[in-house]
Amino acid sequence: MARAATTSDAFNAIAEPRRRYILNYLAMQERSVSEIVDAMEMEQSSVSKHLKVLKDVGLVAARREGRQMLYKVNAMAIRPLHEWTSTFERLWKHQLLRVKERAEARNQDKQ
Amino acid sequence: MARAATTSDAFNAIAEPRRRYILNYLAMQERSVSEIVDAMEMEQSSVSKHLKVLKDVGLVAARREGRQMLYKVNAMAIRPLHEWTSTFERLWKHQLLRVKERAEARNQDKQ
DNA sequence: TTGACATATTCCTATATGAGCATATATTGA
DNA sequence: TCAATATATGCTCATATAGGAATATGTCAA
Repeated sequence: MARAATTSDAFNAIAEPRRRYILNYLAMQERSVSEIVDAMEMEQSSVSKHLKVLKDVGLVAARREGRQMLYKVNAMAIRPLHEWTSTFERLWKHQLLRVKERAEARNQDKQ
Repeated sequence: MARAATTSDAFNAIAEPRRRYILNYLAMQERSVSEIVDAMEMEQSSVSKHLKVLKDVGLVAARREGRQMLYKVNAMAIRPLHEWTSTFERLWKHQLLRVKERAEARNQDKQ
């Protein structure tokens, strides 16, 4: 079996750095395709394809305005990713705490 | 150009559902490969390969104990993912607020 | 209706899987 | 040293890209 489709879920969709870049760019405000093309240094066809992937998994929404298509982030679709990573938050905080404790112990030794 | 390597970064590594499953399983405690194989319904070779990917991007750490290899999550490597998703938190909170406001407006109309 | 602009889609190619199976490597105990 | 246990790696195949170029589709203005 090959790798899962990029459109299978948000996790796959954001695996591509350029798609994360697009999402970051759209986080500021709604943008047309050509604005995105200008912001990234990419072919228009590539940008459109990435936008399609993002749209298929619900990470962006689009609306037509005249000849342009305006895309914006659908932040709600990012929530599941945030929640999944949050389940590990307790672990890295614990890890950071231990790092800090060791540092303090070293300082104690010096005195 | 083909898709980025799964080992290119944590984002690509966690795109695979089975690897997220492994991380979830390891979040509870350190486990041997055979324990993971039993927990997931997968071939041992597949599990070892997924573990290699996770290890290459630093998402897990391994140590040998006799004939076994014990794997554990390196939660710190998940932090960048958490932080990236956090940049959109403001947006979805705003979105949720608007949903709530509309619901309240509808209730007002009924009265 | 027609030309121009803005996007989307198709075609082609090189590449990277992920699964299963077979085999190699590492470690322990007799 | 040798057999058994625990993992890792190599090989093959089917599949899914991601980018570039060319082309199709959609929309507006005259």
